[in-house]
Amino acid sequence: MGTVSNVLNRPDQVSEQTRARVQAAIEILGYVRSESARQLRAGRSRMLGLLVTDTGNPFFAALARGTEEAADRAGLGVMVCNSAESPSAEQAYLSLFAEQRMRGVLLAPVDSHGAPWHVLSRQNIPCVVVDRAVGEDEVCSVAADDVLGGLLAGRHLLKAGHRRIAYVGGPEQLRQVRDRRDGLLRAVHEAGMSADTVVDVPVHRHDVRSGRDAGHRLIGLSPRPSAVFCANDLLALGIMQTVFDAGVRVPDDLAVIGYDDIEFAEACLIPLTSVRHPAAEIGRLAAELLLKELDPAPEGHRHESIVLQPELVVRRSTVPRA
Amino acid sequence: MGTVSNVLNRPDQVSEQTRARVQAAIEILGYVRSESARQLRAGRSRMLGLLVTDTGNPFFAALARGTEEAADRAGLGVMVCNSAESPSAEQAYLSLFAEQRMRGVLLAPVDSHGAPWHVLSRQNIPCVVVDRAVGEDEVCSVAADDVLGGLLAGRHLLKAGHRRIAYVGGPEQLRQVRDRRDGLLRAVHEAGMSADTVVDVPVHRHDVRSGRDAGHRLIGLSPRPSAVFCANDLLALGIMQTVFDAGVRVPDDLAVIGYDDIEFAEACLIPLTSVRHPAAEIGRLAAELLLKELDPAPEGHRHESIVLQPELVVRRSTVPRA
DNA sequence: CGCCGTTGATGAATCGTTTCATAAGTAAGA
DNA sequence: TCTTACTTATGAAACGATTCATCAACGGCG
Repeated sequence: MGTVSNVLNRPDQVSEQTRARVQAAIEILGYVRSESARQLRAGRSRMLGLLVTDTGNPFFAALARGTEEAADRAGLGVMVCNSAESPSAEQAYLSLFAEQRMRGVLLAPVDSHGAPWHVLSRQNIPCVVVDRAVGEDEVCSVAADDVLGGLLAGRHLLKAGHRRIAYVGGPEQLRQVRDRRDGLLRAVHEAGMSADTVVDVPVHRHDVRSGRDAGHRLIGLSPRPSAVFCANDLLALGIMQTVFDAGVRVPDDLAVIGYDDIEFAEACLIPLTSVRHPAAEIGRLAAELLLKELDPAPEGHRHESIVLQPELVVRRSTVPRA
Repeated sequence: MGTVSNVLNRPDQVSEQTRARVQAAIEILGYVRSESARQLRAGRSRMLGLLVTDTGNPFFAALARGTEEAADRAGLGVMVCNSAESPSAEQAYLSLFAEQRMRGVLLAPVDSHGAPWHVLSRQNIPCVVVDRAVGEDEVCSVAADDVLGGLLAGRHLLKAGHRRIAYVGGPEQLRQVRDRRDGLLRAVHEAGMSADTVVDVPVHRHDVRSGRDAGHRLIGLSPRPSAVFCANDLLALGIMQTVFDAGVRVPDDLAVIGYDDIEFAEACLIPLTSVRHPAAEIGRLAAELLLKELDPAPEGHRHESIVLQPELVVRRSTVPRA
């Protein structure tokens, strides 16, 4: 009935008496309006989709919080999904988002190949890429300068006198992983050293378990690097557990530096030097970019790429006691 | 068109030729079916709601993973929301779930008062309470035996000779917080000691920040307890950071024991003794209970309460070096 | 007394999918 | 050849909220 709809959505357009009568009926019947019917009528939902590669990573948890706050302010809900670094899961979730006619999507892509958001553009669902820089041609993005982050980490280690540095990071395709490594290499060149100062220790995933695995391989290297730079903090934590068990002292025998500066970096075995990556802010800015794209003109929108600056946070894991 | 629906949902009931024709049309038009229309027709969605008190807590992240796996196996999606320990946010999200006609809801209640799931029962949305024991009268639940957990922690500390033990935990209303404390008290009684062996250090939230705050108060106590039992690991991490900065040695000056055994307990400053709380299994079992309640008979379902056993994991934070 | 403007209530149409009853077409058996 | 059984395709109705055009009621004013 049209009047009920008015009571709920435009209470001022309806007389005091009718409103009271309708409200009473709603109470008695325990009526709860159906969001699917509203959505069907409206043609789009009141939700944003957020697809990250690892919900277990505190970095993404913080990013999600930033997104949720911004979305909440706009009266939108957020649905957080986990692609678990699997491209097929990523496609499945993006299709899900398309079927749900999400108002917009925030995506941390699994790899840098292709344009996984194409499923969304068919439905005119705007997409903002988070935590990965991409060109401005197709989508907006919010990321941090990963080359700079790698550079900061590299300079820090080189200044401390390290001459053989391991880099622990995931598959080459990930722009992020490449960029951090590139930053490290740039620092090496700055210092006038050769590129083989850097030893790669590849991993497939970016969690603590993979870190432990990498730790074992790292210990076996000969000559063993005196420092290790990890593509994220979880890897660093895993490495520290392993090398600690093997009797390798951090930072004396091995300096360790992580990336992201998650909450637990400060509390860990040896407080971890890390590159602070502003997670919540990335989430918040990305949501705001998305809202801006939604808001006024469907057309006449120019895609933006925001790049934030990372910051080195020095702790015990790279600084021997005086 | 009915035929299209058949092609998508019952491809075997339609001739090879028509199917190909329809599929081709779908490709060309870039058709994506509307989930809201499906839901409207079906009267219910294909989603489970999961409402936790802190998405930043790795314990709940693990619980969510368990839930997602089980739900995925049943072809259902999961929407994870964060009540942030706020009763009003909890009600808001439960109303949202009701409006979305969620297939079922998993709820970690903010406190033990009332029955927040009543909003759901009006819509016949089944609810399973996770990580909090409740009576079997109204809903199913999956929890761990928190009294036993507290007892294990208490025995461990008392056996090590501690005679003054701080308990750091949130508001009294939380059954969980009470139970863990009760377990501790039971251990104290077992040992033939008086109840004032236990000193309460109350906190409002269960995160690292509150832990740091509690740490400051703990240091100020006189006489200072020689051991502290925390209602969760995040509190313990916060406390360890604070007391470490203040020059208090763990475990020599202060033994610390946490609860949940999150991934980071093992990797932290001083590896943390904790009570293992099977997060992923709670999430999985709860989802399975929910699916069972959904499956066959809307009526004739008897609510179940599953209680899992916690397990003490001893690490350095309570064991001085030999 | 009649006309007009305003305010508030009503009901039909719509969104896109599924379901169900019916129709059309085909093959087999009497 | 006609009926029967069976397969496959078609079209209408329904889900529930919203929107919009229409309508009724009422007060003011000429």
